[in-house]
Amino acid sequence: MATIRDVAREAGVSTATVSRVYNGSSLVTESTTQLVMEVAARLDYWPNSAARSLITNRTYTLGVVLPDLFNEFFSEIIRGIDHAARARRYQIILSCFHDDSRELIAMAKSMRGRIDGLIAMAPDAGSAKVIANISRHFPVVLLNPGFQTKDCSAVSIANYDGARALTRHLLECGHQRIAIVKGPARNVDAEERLRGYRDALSDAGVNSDPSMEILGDFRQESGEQICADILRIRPRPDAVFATNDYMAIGLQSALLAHGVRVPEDIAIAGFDDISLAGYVNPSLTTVGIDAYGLGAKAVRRWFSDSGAGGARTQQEILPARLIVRHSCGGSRIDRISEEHQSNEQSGGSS
Amino acid sequence: MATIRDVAREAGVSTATVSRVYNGSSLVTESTTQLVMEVAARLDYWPNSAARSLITNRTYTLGVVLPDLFNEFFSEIIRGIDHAARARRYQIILSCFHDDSRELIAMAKSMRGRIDGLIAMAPDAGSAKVIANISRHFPVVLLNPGFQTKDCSAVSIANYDGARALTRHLLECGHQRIAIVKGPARNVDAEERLRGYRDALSDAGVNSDPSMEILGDFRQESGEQICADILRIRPRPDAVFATNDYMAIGLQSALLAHGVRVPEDIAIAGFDDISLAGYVNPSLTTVGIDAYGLGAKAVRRWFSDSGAGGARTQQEILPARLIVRHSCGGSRIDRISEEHQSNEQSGGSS
DNA sequence: AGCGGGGATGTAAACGTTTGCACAAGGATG
DNA sequence: CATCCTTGTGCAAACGTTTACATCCCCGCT
Repeated sequence: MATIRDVAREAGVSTATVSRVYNGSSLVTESTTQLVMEVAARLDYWPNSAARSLITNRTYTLGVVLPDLFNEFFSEIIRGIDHAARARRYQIILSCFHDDSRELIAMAKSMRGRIDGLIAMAPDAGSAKVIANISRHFPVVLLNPGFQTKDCSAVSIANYDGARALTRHLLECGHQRIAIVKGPARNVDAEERLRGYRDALSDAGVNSDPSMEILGDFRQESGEQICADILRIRPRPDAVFATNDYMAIGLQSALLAHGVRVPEDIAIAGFDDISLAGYVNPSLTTVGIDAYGLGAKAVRRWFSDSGAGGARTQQEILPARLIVRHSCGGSRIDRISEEHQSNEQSGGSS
Repeated sequence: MATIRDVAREAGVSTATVSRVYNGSSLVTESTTQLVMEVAARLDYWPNSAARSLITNRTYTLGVVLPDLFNEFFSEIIRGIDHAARARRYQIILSCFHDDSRELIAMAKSMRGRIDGLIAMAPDAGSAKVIANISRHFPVVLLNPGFQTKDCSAVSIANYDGARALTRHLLECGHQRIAIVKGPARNVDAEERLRGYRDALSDAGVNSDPSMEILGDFRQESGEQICADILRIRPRPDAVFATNDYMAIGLQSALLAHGVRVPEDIAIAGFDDISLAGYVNPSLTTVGIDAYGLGAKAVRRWFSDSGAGGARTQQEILPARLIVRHSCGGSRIDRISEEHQSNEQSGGSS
């Protein structure tokens, strides 16, 4: 592989000149530039970014660390991150982790020297110290942290508000016994959605009932499997809030297969507004969140933080939006958390 | 930020020793190791991977370049790549591109020095020369190339076989006038699926009819919009093969909304077997492909190629599987392309 | 006691860039 | 004509590691 020295020798100039050509320095004569470019093309010279970033201390790369859950929600986040990063000519290096905050810091360490900063979804509140440590090495922006932190900026989805508004909507539709299908334990989104549900119930003077809280894992199979559990509850619930759309759709499908009518016998609501939520039958009442926007905003936040005098401790919340379709009766489309609505371009996920 | 020199000085040893500790050299005394680790922890020393890979010429990172289409198909591919890479302790650096093979080479260039190899989905046949050039710099494995190449290995999905088998199934169900909703122009998967459809028709002695070939873009909105076009065709088709599930579900939903019965009036079939295909109503007959396996296998292929005496020109095809559900009538579940079935672990996507 | 060998550590040269500084040449200025 | 900028280029020192080679020390053998 040709190096900058080969190009320099072949072109009869110094490596400094070649470097200047590649960095668009204005100090190089037109004819020298031409010559260097020509030789570089002939030698098929590709600059080595590792060497470059070793000396400049810039990598033009962002690390991205997400949980190992690949559904449409995550692919949209990544898409948002990728687009926003590309707009600034940054690349992203992606890693997924399972649970552990030890694993998180190992990943951050292994990225040292190859990234300028990190966009991460923290596993749980226990990782706060780890995050603090990492952000001493480079700027970090957290996605949906389940905890308060003064060590870095964060961008969140209004999980709590969304779940609460959705539950309130179910109550307003006249449902009394509302069950919930929770997400995986220790998952921050899952916890916040559960909290919103409970608070909406207690606001309405309804006691939350542990037997109405069923554990799921955010995959549609789990929604399907849970059907039996739902039908076993006595007295039978008249509505179920599945904390994501995949589970809601799995559950709805299983209920219909058991001859239970939706929404007449049992109403179903989901969360996320995945692209197919409007296309199932009955179409799914859910809470729309802007996963693309979440990713994109995190990246923009990172750039603001990294600029001169960046705050580095900004906390933003993206609004969630109640989307009323047919799986609960009703047809109202409503917006919540408008007060948090930003005026930035959302970038337009589907 | 502490460097290896700081640690060495503070511990009263040479940088070589610190380096040896970090690389697990057996030549270091237990007590020295202890000391170095302790100092490193105290100084919060994180080794710089750029410097490391500059001298070792290894990055333990794979580049991944995919089209900018983020649906479940792509997120599964990425998941497969990530898992297989992580199993070898490799990281991935992800980039998406739009169309251009110029963009593809620009990305590959910008990754020089930061990756050991590349997993890429080539934009179109025109990029063959670009691929050849890139693979002179590091090993490349292509996903679903639309062209023959002797410059690198490739792993493909049996798009053609799958589409052909599906079309044959529609014919066997008694459908005569089968329309197709194509994918985006110049998309390799889309082209292969179209080819399979046409060949199945001509095998059956049916002329393919240009007015029955409608352009889509792989998104469910496009399936919905196309509904009107379908209903305008005279005589009306009695089956529609939408070349991915998103479009199929969008179309099905729109047809139902127009009072057209599925499958009685018009049968619908899709492609990909996304996780929700079995949960819509009627459930979708489709072709199952293992996107997770595609990504994982590409990575494993890369590792075989990079080993001593790696072939670097292996071509593999992953089988597609006809999945008969209710959107076309019938209920048979069938496997095709068994002859291509590999005996490797598929890795188990959902 | 002398010698050889091997185990632990240090020295210093790489890896491929960027960039501060020096320098040469030429043109403008006094 | 001497001086001073300006412009283009080269020299060489960094950046933070790894690793071949040298060195030193200690132990066991003859």
